[in-house]
Amino acid sequence: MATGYRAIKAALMDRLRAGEWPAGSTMPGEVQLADEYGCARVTVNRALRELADDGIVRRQRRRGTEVIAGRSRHARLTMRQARQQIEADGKAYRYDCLRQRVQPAPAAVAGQLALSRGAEAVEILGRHWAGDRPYQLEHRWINLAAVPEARDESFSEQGPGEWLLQAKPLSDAEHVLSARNARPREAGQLQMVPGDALFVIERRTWWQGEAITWVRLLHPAERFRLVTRDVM
Amino acid sequence: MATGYRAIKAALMDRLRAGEWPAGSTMPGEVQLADEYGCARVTVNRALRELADDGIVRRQRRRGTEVIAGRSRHARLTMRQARQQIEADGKAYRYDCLRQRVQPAPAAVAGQLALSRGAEAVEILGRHWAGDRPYQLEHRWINLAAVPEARDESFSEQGPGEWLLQAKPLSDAEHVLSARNARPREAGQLQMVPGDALFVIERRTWWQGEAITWVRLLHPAERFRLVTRDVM
DNA sequence: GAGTGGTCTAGACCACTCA
DNA sequence: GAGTGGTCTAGACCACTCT
Repeated sequence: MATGYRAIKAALMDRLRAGEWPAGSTMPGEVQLADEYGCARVTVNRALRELADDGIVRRQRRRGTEVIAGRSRHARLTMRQARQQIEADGKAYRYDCLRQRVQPAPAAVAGQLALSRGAEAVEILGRHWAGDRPYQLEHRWINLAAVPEARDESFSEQGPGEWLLQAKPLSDAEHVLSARNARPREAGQLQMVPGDALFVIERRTWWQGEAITWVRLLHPAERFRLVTRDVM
Repeated sequence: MATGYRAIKAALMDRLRAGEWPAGSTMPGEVQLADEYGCARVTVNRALRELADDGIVRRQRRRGTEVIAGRSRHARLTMRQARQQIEADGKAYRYDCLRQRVQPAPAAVAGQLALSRGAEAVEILGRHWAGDRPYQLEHRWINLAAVPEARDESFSEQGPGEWLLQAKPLSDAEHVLSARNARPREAGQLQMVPGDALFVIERRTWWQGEAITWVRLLHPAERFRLVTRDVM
């Protein structure tokens, strides 16, 4: 008889794969499974909780454990600070600031950050270098209502990402990954050919419901990729 | 006094953010924290385990709980099957197969799947439609040594992804996200302009150390993005 | 050998949602 | 009201790694 939550999780996965509980159906309750495997209910609970974390089943009180149709694949991305990524690759890191100013946020930015009309924000356009090649173009807006210290901070030497990470806590983040062709100005700033593909990461972060910052990171696609390695 | 593993996890996060335990240092042991919060050790254990799952700390028997330096940002991506994604968007899903054949794997593919020289694999080129527009071009190789049933399976109606998901378990997956410009043939197959940006997802999956499949998914970047929403 | 985290058990109470 | 999952407790043993 299998013991241990890992063994029980594996056994349940096998039975799921064997089709014993088809997608959409409800699995037996924790008490019954614990009885079946001869273990405590908490042990089954942990196995099932991990299956739920993995996106294989959905659990609700009283409703039971439902098998999710067409299991989705999860991947855990790690996005490091540009400096860390570049130095880990054994290249010299450098940052330069192309623009920094305080102004009312344009409508598109105000929408992203949920700012009221005319609210001021810091706009920063910076560039991260890996050795002698541009690695990333960073276009950032910081909500001055949430981070008033940013008004008098200079981002000509240090990137705003590093500063924010130590200056402000954050509770929530949203990432949007996409791609598009480089516009002429961007291509020039990144030393690439206009029209070549860019890998785009946009990130919004919040602290307790208040938007902190919105940033768009442009990477020449030829020199950039994100890799994950997941154990299922 | 805070009770419940959620409250304790939040309290620990606050203390971490306040700098009580700097990056690289070791946090107090479970026994001490349980004493401090007046709860059972298991409750602290669960809070710390989740912090480890979130990538905030690293835990090892005997060594204790270490605060990870330079907190990286984690994002949990959910990549759904094409059919589910498209149907969730309220569009009609359709699949067509452009090529299916069994042949010795080319060197590049054999390298990805760790196949021996001359080993056979199934090659499938398929296309997923969202309504009347191509959504994704799928180029897949399946290791016949690991999945011999794939030799006689027809992928003209059902995509190989859906079939594999129910036919084989998987233990590990690797994703590579990148972007590039569309080549003329790809652009034709995806009804886009050659040179326009593609969002590329490559995935390799294993079952207990044996490579199952390698697939490259090409999306017209204009109509594709990945979104994550994470609570830190 | 000792101290740490990893896990299991048995029992208990609570929260939610159904009939 | 009843049945489900969510969580807590107290105690126990094990596995690993340090000294």
